[in-house]
Amino acid sequence: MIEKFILDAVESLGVKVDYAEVEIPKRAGQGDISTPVAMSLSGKLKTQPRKIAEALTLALNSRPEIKTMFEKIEILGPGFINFHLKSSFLYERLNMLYNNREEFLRVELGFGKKVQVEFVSANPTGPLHLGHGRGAALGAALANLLTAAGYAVEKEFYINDAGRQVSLLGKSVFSAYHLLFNSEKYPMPEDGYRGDYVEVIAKDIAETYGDSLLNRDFSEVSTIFTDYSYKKMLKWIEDDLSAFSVTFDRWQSERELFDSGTVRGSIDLLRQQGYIYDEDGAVWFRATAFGDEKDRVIIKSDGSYTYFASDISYHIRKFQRGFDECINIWGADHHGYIPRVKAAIKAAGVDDSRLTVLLVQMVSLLRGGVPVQMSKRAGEFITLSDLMDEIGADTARFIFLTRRPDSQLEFDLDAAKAQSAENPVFYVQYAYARINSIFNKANERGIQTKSMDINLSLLDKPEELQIIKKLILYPLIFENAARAREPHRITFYLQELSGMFHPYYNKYRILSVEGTEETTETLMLTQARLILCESIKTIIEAGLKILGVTAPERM
RNA sequence: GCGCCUGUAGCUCAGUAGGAUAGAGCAAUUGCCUUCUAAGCAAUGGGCCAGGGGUUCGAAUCCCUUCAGGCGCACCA
Repeated sequence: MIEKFILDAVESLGVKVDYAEVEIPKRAGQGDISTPVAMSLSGKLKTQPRKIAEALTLALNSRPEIKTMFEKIEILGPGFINFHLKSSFLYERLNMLYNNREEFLRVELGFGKKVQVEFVSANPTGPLHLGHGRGAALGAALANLLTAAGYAVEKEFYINDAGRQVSLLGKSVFSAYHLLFNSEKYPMPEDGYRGDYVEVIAKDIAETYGDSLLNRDFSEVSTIFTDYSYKKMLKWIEDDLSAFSVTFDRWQSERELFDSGTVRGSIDLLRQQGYIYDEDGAVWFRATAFGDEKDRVIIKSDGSYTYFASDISYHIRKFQRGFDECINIWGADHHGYIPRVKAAIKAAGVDDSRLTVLLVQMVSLLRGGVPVQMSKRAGEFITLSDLMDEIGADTARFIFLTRRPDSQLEFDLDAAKAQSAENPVFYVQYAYARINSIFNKANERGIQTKSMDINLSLLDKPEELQIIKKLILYPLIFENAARAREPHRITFYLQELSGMFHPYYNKYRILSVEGTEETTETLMLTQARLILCESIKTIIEAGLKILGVTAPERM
């Protein structure tokens, strides 16, 4: 809004710019909002920044809206234009937040555009690890964020249930099954899956079938072992995710893509376009035509498909299903895969800017200051489920969302546990619970805030004005987070807001001291402060909901 | 060797499309509970933003380069 005013003012000087920088100054005395446009313009206009700033201020002051919003506009330093908000404007916004929160919280960026967020998509061959947890936290938060910003979002999990990996799981379970009966006829494959869960599945099968499958060849019983195992695994994955408050709208099976002929269809499509050729007994996709560094095999010389074959088809189909934009969340170790997938959709005539791949970097663990070695082969690793048992889902989720996805995350288990009393997530939740508790007290005393004529201008303490400013900033933070696809901005905002509430709570009383005489004056102040608290609660609740962290009524 | 990501306080990390004097939490020290939840508050210390060049009114942020760490470079997924 303010940006538009500035742009208009700039235009009145006869220059056009694409956007005006608007910032929140860090220091007191520099206003509530500021812009450095005068400085960036000085080169173009060949005029001193201060002169430009003066001209802009003049233009701005001539608008009536400016007069109602701002106390004053001043020029400071080399040419910063600083805006000081009128407190009446603050009260007006606060009133809107309190009385019409939907309207206040509404941010319309998506206009119903269809977006798919595909995330986790872990192979159903083992439990979810911490990297998956990070991806899950990000994906779910991003989906919440975009939904709240007006996009039609679908969350999808892609199941790699075809191919070598699930078959290898089946073989590993087959081997474990033999061991249960002290048979060594079927040793564990070289690169097989170890770990307790393989045994657990084997026992399941042994319960159903007894030893009747012992003297069979794997090829005869592969369906039993492979299918049962990965489905069981998938169930566990779903349970873990659900314990982590992560749900999906759709689970897309890779097998289904093969069985329904979708994969074949996509390959035919690309063949017609001339991007498929045969060489050395294999079938290749001409990825180099679209910027990838080499062409890629999609059908191996032994006739089997590569993972990439179904992936091509999967991604092409996403866009055929009508999504305007698709967001994939991948582990950073897959980054080399991006050019070929983008190449595939480009070959199908889809603008590749409609596919966004967000990479989450690796998660490493620290216990007692020492890195925890994780070896999948030896079956030694801390799973997402272990982590939740150890530090709780909320804490895990909050910590994942307190880091930028593209920085490596070092998870110090001792710190996360030892900190548990002073954990950032509790700090925010505590603010929420505290406010709730105030309202319980207020109810006991029969204090109402529903009457319409509450005088918000009683909120005139510096702390109160600061909190109101922070509150009315939320839609902007939210919008920027959605635009940048960075939920972690919400996390930081919530910590800052809570960091304003707790000191305020400590310094001032919301309710008057019990036993003192209640006058009209004290009652009105109490009511005004209750409205402030209610508004803080609303914003914390909205923010935590985006993050997928619970907002406890009591702690 | 090539490509991608990262390097900010003792530790874990923010830093909003280049802006004003660099931010938070943890850890450390000292205070504050007969009053709305002490999972809280107040106060103190802590920095050549990895190094070096450049771009400009202005750089943690953009470009080049060096160093360090991580991850990729299959007819594996």
